Amino acid sequence: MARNHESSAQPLGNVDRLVHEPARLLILSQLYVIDACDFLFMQKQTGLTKGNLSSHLAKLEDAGYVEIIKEFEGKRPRTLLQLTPSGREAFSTHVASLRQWMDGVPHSN
Amino acid sequence: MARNHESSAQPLGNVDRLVHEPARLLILSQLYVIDACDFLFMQKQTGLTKGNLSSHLAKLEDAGYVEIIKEFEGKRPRTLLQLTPSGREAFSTHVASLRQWMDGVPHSN
DNA sequence: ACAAACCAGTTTGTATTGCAAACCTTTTGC
DNA sequence: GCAAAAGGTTTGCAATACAAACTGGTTTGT
Repeated sequence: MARNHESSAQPLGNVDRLVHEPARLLILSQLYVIDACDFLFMQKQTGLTKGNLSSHLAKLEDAGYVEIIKEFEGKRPRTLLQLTPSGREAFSTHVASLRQWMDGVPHSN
Repeated sequence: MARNHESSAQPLGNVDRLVHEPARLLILSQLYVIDACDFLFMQKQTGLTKGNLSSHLAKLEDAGYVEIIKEFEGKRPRTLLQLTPSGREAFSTHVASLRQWMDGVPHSN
């Protein structure tokens, strides 16, 4: 066991940090609804810089959460992004546990 | 401007990373409800190691989000943790924007 | 009375990140 | 033909997050 006390098994203790990162939450939530888009569209939606977006995508790809499809649109390269089933599940699981956690947090309105 | 495209002003783009970190979300959410407790109780609740908890608390203290009160319980030292008004607000704001963001994410049940 | 074990944390070291600036390759404007 | 732009990727660095090692004191065992 990695912890030296018994924890009360908070849902947040086990979050997938790969998904939890705000930039990636943004990316995944876009793909979750639109299912596929290209690099530039994603950049506009998220407001990330190219470099930043590029490396987050690489991470998501390594994790098997998004598929990065490179094709040519006429003569210019184009990068298509698509959520994999595994990515869809990871995101949905994450959101579900966030929701669940938040149900335990009292509202302030 | 830091971004090179106009973003669609996603609520998640501006999250307070200090609050967003899972370990700290755990800590803050505990304090949000119970308002004050000691170090060991917090360790049990969160399941964090001492070192880890200690440094997260230091960060929260630096940010002015929690107050760390050291006192003696008889002969042994004791560390009391308490949410500051500013911490209460930061947490509640964060949760509110999470909630808002999640309202845009379709359910999967 | 002395040492070993324990308690309540803090500091340190390391490995991983998140980020933007610099870079690369192709393409378009003139 | 050549400069600027499009569409990304790689690099460099500052900021984490984490557990192991440490600190300063207290209690227990003998």
